[in-house]
Amino acid sequence: MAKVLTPRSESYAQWYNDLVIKAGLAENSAVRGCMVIKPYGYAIWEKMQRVLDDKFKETGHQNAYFPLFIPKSFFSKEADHVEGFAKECAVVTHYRLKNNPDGPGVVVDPEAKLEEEYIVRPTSETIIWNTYKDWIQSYRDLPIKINQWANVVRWEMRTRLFLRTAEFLWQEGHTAHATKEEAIEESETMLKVYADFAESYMAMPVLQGYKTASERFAGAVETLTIEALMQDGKALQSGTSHFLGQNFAKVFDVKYQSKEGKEEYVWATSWGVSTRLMGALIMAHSDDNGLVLPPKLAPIQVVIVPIYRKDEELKQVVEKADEIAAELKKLGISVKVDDDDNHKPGWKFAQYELQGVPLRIAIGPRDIQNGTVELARRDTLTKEVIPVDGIGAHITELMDEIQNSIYQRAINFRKENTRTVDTYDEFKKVLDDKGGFIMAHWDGTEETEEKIKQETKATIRCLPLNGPKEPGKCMVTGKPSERMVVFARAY
RNA sequence: CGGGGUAUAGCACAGUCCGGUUAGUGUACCUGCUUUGGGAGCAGGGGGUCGCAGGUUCGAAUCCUGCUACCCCGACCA
Repeated sequence: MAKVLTPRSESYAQWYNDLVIKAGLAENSAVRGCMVIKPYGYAIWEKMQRVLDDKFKETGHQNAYFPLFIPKSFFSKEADHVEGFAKECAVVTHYRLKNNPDGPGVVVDPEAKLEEEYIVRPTSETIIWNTYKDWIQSYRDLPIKINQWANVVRWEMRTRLFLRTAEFLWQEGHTAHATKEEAIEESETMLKVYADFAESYMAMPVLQGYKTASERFAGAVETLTIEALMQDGKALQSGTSHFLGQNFAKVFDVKYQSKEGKEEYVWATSWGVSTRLMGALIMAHSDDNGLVLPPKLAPIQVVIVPIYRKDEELKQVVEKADEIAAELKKLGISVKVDDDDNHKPGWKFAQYELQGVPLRIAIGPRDIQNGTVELARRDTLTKEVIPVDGIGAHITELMDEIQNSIYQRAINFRKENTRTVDTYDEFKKVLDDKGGFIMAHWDGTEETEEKIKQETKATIRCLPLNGPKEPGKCMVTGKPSERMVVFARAY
């Protein structure tokens, strides 16, 4: 079989790129750093969105929408926030074009310069907190729990499809609370929502934990993260939830009057996941034949490929295929019958493997006679011949099994690639030879963290919520360490 | 932003060094026939401002100058 993807062993990065393009997920656009998300890729994103959106609503959030543009002055209020985002902002300076007086085309009309520039949002804390100021007077107005589905722009130097693009799609939750405790609880709740989504739907195990000060979101008091391990041993930050303290309330002057009549600043959180999750999904499960999708997020869960020689056979086979499809659809399974005559079965088999369809049914004249179908699993690439009778129950069960099986595989991979080290030499050796998550003691200082980053390119991914808490000695300085933290090279 | 590279059909490339028929190959596309249980075969066909702008020349994809875009490696980042 002709391989259309660069094998992972040859170049993981090239494999990733090939896969995204060949599976029809996305492609580079005419705009630098911005991708076109193609229908199949967008269908997967839509499935993610639906599940997440339901979870947000179950946890008491509502959707709303705020402007794409943020006045420059809003942006400059929170010092850390400016520091974090200033270097990657797209800025709108004019509002009109005119015909080029010196030749063809159009030019920016210099007379249409804006009094105050607009920033294209890299994140929406500032415009939202400026709005919340008008919405909040009393403790009765709290909490406010809003989510927004939007696009944001961060002018990145180097981009990669889904993993880092100049424009990306995401959701950002922004909540306002009367108490610190309530805000912290909110940020923890939403991290759990993300972790549960990653594990139960994406079949991707994640570490939950706190970011160190240097890795924290610009303007946050505390950043919680979910960190996933990719097949090449690099970590991918897959979602973050921030406790923002009163930082934004103070700079936007958002106060409420408490039951006791006292004026207090409001406490804040924000949290988000982006189309980067698509990259995570791809790198968590896929192989050299293409995408491997968990059934719960697959736009097509079962594809039926008819096999035939003559027109009469085609008619018979498609009739049976439609029958099976109808039965499966009744069970809530998304099915595609591919009766396209332009491609031979072999081509279709390869194509659906490339696109990660979890189950494939082939049905031909032989099956019609025997009352059977051939059923192929994408995750294991195994095939079995099963009776048509009871196929609905069989497939329902099998989809659960696939969902579990790829999750287990990912858990095992992470287990095998999570190592504990005591010395810096050992640390460097493991990092270069194996990669993966490395648990090690760290003295808690930014200097040591920075030194390790400079020397090894590894960063502290998180201080895990569920990790061991025994004290020890820092692997670099030998100074006392409260606990081990998780290091990795990351995307 | 620094270092390196590339730009020729939808896509992947050859041709450029050493200027010279109608710019070629694979794939994809269209038509027809034969095929269809792991990426089919044959025949015919359509598709090109050779990145852009100048220059040299009888003649430029090819030589010269300038520009632009993209890719890779670094620094920056979800």
